[in-house]
Amino acid sequence: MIINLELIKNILQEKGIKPTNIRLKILDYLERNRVHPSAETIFKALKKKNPTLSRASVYNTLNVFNEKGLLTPLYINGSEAHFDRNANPHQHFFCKKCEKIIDLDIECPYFKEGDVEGHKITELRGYFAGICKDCLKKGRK
Amino acid sequence: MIINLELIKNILQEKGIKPTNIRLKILDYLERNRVHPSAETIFKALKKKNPTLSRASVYNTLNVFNEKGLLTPLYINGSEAHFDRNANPHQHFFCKKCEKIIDLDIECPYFKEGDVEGHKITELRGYFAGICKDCLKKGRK
DNA sequence: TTGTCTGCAAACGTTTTGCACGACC
DNA sequence: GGTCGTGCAAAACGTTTGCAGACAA
Repeated sequence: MIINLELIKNILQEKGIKPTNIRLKILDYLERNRVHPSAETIFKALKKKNPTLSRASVYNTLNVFNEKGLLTPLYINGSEAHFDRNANPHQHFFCKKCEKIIDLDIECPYFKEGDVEGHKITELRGYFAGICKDCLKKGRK
Repeated sequence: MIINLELIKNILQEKGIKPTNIRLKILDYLERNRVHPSAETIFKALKKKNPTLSRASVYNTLNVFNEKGLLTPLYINGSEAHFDRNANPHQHFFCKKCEKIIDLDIECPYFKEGDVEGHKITELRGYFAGICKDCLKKGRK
């Protein structure tokens, strides 16, 4: 138990989100499992200890978190959304082989806000793609 | 009629795709309408002149085109895919207000292939986001 | 008590699938 | 005649919604 519930509770209250039971559990899960889980993954994991939990509540909660800026949904390959608890700014890497999404702790070295062709650009949303460390290793064998 | 059917046919044959009627129509549509249409948009547009056309065929065709590298599906906001006929390399801009996807005719000025944290990076997939020209104009009024 | 949150089920939008028919070498 | 493409319907998948009951302030 590295992260305690009081801390999680504070995060929610700072954002003006009522710290209900399942919201605490979901945020706690996101804090512990920074692997960009999908809604289904979160649901299955928490369902074990909370048998009455419903998918709808997971989706509702994730939507609330998104609206309040606690997370960013990643739409990487068109199937389900993956949820990134965005504490520190970081980049994402998508392995084209195993389809894992991996955090890269690099600053985005290139992006500047500005105007291009008359449009006001405020964000670069994107990710790197390639072959991850593990898949490279397997390929060499 | 700027683009003629012979040209379209050649593109398909070069990629080893049998140039059937609806494949020609769909590629022709993509060539003419470079606004990243969704499958549904393509379906509705072509349905008018081809009443027997089915959604399944549109999806099938788009999948074939994707596999053969004729287009790139864009998953920008988690709803439907938008299809980008990738002729010239270019970047995309997503307007957070009107949700249009706009082509930017700029080279991607920053990306280099390479290794980061052990992963082999071969691609940057992403897009810029902000407020587009038109929405800026409206906002000023 | 009032409002908000939860769980269930049903609905939704997008995409895929199974199967039969048809076209083309 | 066999392969491949098409159309239809049904199913699959991820997600949202409506509603009723439960909970918390």
